[in-house]
Amino acid sequence: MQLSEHEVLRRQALEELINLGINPYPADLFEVNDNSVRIKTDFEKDAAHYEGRTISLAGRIMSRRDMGKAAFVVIQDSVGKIQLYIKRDDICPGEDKQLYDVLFKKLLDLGDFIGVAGYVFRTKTGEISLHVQHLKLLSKALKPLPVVKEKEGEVFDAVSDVELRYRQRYVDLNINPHSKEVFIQRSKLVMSMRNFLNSKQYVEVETPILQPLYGGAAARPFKTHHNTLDMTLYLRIANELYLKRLIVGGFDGVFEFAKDFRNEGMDRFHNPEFTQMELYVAYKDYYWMMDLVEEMVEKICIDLYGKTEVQVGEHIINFARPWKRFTMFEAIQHFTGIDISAMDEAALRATAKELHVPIDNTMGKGKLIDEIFGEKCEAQLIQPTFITDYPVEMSPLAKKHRSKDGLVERFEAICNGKEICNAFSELNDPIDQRKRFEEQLELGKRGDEEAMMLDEDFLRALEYGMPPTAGLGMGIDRLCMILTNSHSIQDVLLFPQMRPEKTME
RNA sequence: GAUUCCGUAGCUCAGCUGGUAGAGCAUAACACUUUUAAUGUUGGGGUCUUGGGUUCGAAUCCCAACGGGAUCACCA
Repeated sequence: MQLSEHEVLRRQALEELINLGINPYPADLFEVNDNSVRIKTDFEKDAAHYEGRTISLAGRIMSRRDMGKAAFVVIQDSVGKIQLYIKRDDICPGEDKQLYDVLFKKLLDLGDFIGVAGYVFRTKTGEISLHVQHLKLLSKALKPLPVVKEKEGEVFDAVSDVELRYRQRYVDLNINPHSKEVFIQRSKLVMSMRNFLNSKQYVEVETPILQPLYGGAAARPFKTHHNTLDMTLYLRIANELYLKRLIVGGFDGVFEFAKDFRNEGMDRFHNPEFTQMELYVAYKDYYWMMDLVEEMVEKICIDLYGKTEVQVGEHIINFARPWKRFTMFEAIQHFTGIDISAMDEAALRATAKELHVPIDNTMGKGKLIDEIFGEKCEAQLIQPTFITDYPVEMSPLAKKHRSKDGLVERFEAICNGKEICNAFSELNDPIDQRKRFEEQLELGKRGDEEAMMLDEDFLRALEYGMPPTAGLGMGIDRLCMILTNSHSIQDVLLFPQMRPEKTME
């Protein structure tokens, strides 16, 4: 591998360090007793508190301004940056000035980790800084980080190459504070949701990722093989059928933050592996679940931002309860002016054509309705909105509507023109469920690659009896995109799927 | 999978209708003991993603491959 000029120089520095008896990767612990952000806020509030105290910090050198026998260095720790003032005669009080003249001036580079100890003070220009009295190299960096400069909030030479940001996330996180912030928010989002569900006494569980039959959603799976059992296994596309088995088993409420895998196209809303939170609660229905979703998402938003509104692109989205609720028919009527609720297949087909909705002859009644909704309504729903009562054909795991023929008790929450969750009153009639699976098998035979498989064990479980249950699947990545105003799913995934890099030899 | 745009130094970018590569930062050397996009002086650094083609001559024009973005299709 061809080394760049920078890399050659850093390797030379590494050797010189070793020759000087300085371990560039020391094993002994460097004790840290504060961090960059806390120092700045605390010193601002109460400078006297820092009187006579020795503070030790560790971090990465991000910039340096060398001025002969003194220098200003900015280091970055996990929470932020702070300036150090390093004076030669302070870190080298005796005759031997090697630590400053050689180690600091010649052998330390941007990106190296150092540990420092000293006292906090304010410089002439007012910046709270650490006056360094002890300096130690903690880890040498052999590759240079891109240098991003900043003045009065304006950022210069920010890395704009998204490919580098996604492939080398470790670099991105170091040089792009916003990027790191997104992942901290994601962590808070998950924590907030988990706390909410825990507070309701639901049980967090783990179910198989490797499944002999994939089910619970309409999607193409990843297929793999188990050698010892000599059998085909699939990476789960959903965990729905396993969680419902647990409801059969007597849990009142179970949930799982699940990585699911779908072998389909990739774009700014889709990654082959993604995260869903699925929740099933016994003795509840989809109306109840709508209330819970509103309550949960509103709470998450407040936990993250202290308010219910977030800026998403050009819109301000408000998650305050209650959210708007439309049946699918009402939504279509609202956005097209056409009432399709009583239409038969032929009339629907004619309406779709009239509305310039692309359709084909294989589409049945349910699919036609779904297409019209998808084309004419979904993108226009910016504020969080529940769409309810879907055609039965699209929802083989949902319970038939208590009063509306041909529909199921299902809702999706749409926000910023995209689905963020999907829920239903779960189908718990084993006879009906078998029929629905059989219809799926028919679709599969006709070439629908996303048709569901018939899961005999799941049916057996239902035959033992499942209480009435409300179920929910919530796209964590999608929700995170909205709550962090991220344009692409890749911005909320630490390591989004990428094609292999050319060669790295 | 389709359409379209992009690929020049470690990073951010110039490079016109083809004439043999440029800046800022970073880096190296020297100076500077309160600077902050530090500063001053002087250097080094590029198979212009890869492979073909057109041409006397290609970073530039054409074709293909690879990688990335956007839009569309499938989907969450």
